[in-house]
Amino acid sequence: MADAAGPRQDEPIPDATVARLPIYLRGLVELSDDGVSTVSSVVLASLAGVNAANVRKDMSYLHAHGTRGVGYEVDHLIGEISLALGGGVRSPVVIVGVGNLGRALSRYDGFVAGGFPVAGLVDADPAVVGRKVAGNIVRSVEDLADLVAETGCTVGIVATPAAAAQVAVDSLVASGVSSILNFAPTVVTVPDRVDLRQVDLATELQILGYHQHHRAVAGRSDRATG
Amino acid sequence: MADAAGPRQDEPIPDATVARLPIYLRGLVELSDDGVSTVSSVVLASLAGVNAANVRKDMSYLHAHGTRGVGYEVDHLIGEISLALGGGVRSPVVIVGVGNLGRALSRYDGFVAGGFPVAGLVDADPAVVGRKVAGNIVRSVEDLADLVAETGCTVGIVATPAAAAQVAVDSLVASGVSSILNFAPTVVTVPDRVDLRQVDLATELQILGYHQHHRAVAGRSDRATG
DNA sequence: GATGCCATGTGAAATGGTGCACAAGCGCCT
DNA sequence: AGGCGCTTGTGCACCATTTCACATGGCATC
Repeated sequence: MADAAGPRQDEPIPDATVARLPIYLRGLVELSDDGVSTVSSVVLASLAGVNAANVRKDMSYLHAHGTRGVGYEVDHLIGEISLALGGGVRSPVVIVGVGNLGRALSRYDGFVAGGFPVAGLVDADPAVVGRKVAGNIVRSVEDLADLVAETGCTVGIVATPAAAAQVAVDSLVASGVSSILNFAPTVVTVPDRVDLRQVDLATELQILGYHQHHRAVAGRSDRATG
Repeated sequence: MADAAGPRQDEPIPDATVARLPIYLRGLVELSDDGVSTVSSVVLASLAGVNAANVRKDMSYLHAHGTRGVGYEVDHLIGEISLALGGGVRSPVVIVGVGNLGRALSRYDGFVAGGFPVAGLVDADPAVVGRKVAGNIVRSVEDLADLVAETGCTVGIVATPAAAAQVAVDSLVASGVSSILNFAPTVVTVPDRVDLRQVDLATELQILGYHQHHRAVAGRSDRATG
């Protein structure tokens, strides 16, 4: 009986798998909306752009078993993945930094749809504090701890300039937030108990730039040697 | 003498290394601004948040040798990394989709600073076409090929809703763009010759959600078993 | 000029992830 | 009831990446 509820989530799921779960989930929800009730690993793989064996292995980590000869039950998979990805709990987020990016993020539908409603916005600039953005009044960064406490936020999004990012992160950590998504183009540090992910827009372009440049150089070299 | 210019870029740099180069570059530029002329792998590693041996191996892929007992020359490293990341060539980008996110991206300083000036914006919505956003007149998505040809864009950014993303990507590919950064929350496909990177904001939060949930479950289980 | 210190550069082991290939199992059709 | 075709679940080998550990070699000091 302790068995029934307990050991499901105990074994950790590999990071690479976790990163794919939201992709699977999107594809599955789409299938469900289309009235599809069953899906094979091959189909789900093509929807997610990965290998079919990879899908099967990922599902085995979730203990989301399918039926041999048939496939996986779509709704069941949706349930299992949702459960793994936070148990369907809606985690409100607070956005620090209401510049261009912060405003865009506060209006981004995908957050709400994904179970992460924006509970509040804060900024350090007094000129911005008090203004209403996407239905939220911007509050002072000094109210951050209060805001987090009031709304029960556990996730913080940092959309400040690079120079302010570490301070923003520290404030979030001090306020009790345990997960942080950092959009500022700088390396920030957090205590071990806090989970940090970095999204770096300029970096992504630079990586693309490398491949472009490298293709060009390789092409030239091909012509030279071939 | 053919040796001097040629074979530097021939051996491919591992993807994991390429992904770190922009991070190193940021740290190095900061050091250079502070008047620091020499840096050890240990210091650079702490700036980038990685292991020092990793830094040294990464630099060896670039043939950016340091001096034993001393470290690496900051300006030299900046030059080598910039060279690897596209040779200092400025690649203008075109943004498809001028919604909340597209507008924010078009105003994002980091792109210009990183050598990726926004050369144009396009949208499918006639209500948006013709409006001026961040100094650019929004043009129709039908003009995309012309715009790419005029400006010599090689990079496209997709900031459309999910439903329009594949069409946007196809248009970019048809227009001759060879690198695409997709912000739409959906899996898109491109020909092999085109390089695609996916940035998925909601997915990032869901990954954070997994870890948060998992920590909570592990904590409960700790109390139960310990 | 020799010696000691220090940081690089790299071989090799450990780690983590991917994909193949195949056995096992389920349902359908005869 | 039996056989067949389809799909899951997984052992295994391969590959990329990380990390350790140490030999190598330059610089400064004496």
